[in-house]
Amino acid sequence: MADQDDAGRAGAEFLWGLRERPVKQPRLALTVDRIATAAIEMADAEGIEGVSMQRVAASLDVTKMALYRHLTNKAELVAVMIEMAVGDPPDLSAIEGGWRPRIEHWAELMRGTWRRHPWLPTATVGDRAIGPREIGWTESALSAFDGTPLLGAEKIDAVFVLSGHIRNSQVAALSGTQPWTSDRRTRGDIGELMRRNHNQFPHILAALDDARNAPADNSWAFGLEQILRGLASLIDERATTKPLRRAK
Amino acid sequence: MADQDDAGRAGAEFLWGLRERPVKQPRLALTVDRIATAAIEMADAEGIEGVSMQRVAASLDVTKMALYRHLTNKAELVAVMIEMAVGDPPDLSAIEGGWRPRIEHWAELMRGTWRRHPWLPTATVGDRAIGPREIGWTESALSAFDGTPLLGAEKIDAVFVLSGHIRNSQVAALSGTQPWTSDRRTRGDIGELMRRNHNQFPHILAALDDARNAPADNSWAFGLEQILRGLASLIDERATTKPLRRAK
DNA sequence: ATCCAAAGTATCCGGCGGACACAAGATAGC
DNA sequence: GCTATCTTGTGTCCGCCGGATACTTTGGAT
Repeated sequence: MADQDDAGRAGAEFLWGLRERPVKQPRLALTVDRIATAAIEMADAEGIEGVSMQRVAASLDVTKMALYRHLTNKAELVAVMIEMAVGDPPDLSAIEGGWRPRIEHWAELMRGTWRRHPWLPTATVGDRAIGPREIGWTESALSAFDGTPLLGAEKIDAVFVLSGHIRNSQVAALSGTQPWTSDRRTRGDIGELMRRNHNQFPHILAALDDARNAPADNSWAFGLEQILRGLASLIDERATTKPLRRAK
Repeated sequence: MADQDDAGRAGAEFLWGLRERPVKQPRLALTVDRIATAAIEMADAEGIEGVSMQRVAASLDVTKMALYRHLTNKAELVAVMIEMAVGDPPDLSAIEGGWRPRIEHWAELMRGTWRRHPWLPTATVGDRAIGPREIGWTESALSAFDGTPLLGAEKIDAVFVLSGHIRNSQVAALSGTQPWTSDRRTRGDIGELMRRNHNQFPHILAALDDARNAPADNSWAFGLEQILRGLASLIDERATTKPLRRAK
């Protein structure tokens, strides 16, 4: 940072043991990748709202305006973060057993990724640029339905509802939304308030009571199961000439 | 606003035609309701990110700090906005025909509300306070499953996946997420980019091609249908002693 | 008429995204 | 080897944000 005006002084200080190593440690170059990596690390740890240009820059020992040499604005940083965080989409072609194991595998992988980066649901709302890897996940999911009798639009809609369930499970996990399905602390608070007005919420309280001994948080698996059941029913209906008794 | 120290002067100015009407137009009192109503109007028109304390205050002809006499902070304003925007939950008890028409009715009402206030998905992420009317919508949905053999936890999870689909449809509608399902403009842009790398996205392009003559945006109805099919299948399975051939 | 609590205002703060002008270091041409 | 240019990072400034604090105004109750 300063190595010219104190060139002479630096030598003296070094000789007299005032400094152990020459100042000029290489200082790796600033790149979009390094910036985004630092920002992702910050977002993973503190949430996306804690990520500001200033703080990212500081974590890289650089002024905030230096970032603008590599990114045109903050939206672009977020877009790059997303693209980097979602990672490369999986190849499902090796998975045997038809569409269901394939899409289940895909869903678990995607859920894992989103859980590793809990800020993704927040960052992916609103109008924004979408990168090729993100699209690649959709491509990957569509491939799971190869060989099914679903129409193109139906495959897309199926992937949509599945992605939505993943996003939504993550939204619920990091928030007070649907708190009774997530953590005990919040559940206690809201539960208390509901119990105080118990006559207003009889069904919720009855359901919670009934659920007391159920597995802690099954909403992810339950929702996934129902969506896949629905798809299975549609696919079967399409596949057989004489349709199954249609689900009422 | 000022009517004591310039009482005499005011009369003179009025007599001499310097002021057309007495200053003291009633100036309706500031209330939480008026504030939230103004903020909702702004959010509906410009999105939640356009809502700032300053702008809300200005639209009420008041300084921003006046709002803090009625609300402790912005999060509270947003919470009140949400509670007001979602409105009173519906009473489904009059709907005949079992759980399915009831929950379908509920879903359409909820979707309508969320469409009228497109900022709701954005405002309802993250840890936050939840009000009684919002909970009331869950209560209402749960009542739709009265008489079904679902367990309490399952009813809650069913409502969760349905709410999620509503939220997610709205997220998609206002954004570039899953753009091929929403508006033509974005679809054109992304479509162009995908076509340029057509070998990377064969399934998407094939599906879009196949979907060219399909109804414009069916993702809401399709997802809802699959979820309900899944639930129907589970309910039937529970209801009959000899289980149906289980969906593969 | 006076006092007082409630409601609204004025001013200030740190942090935000970002525009713009500038400085220093690398690099290329001669 | 010297100089001009181009790249990369810096310093300063702006308007807007949410919010703390101290103030003035105002409408009633006494």
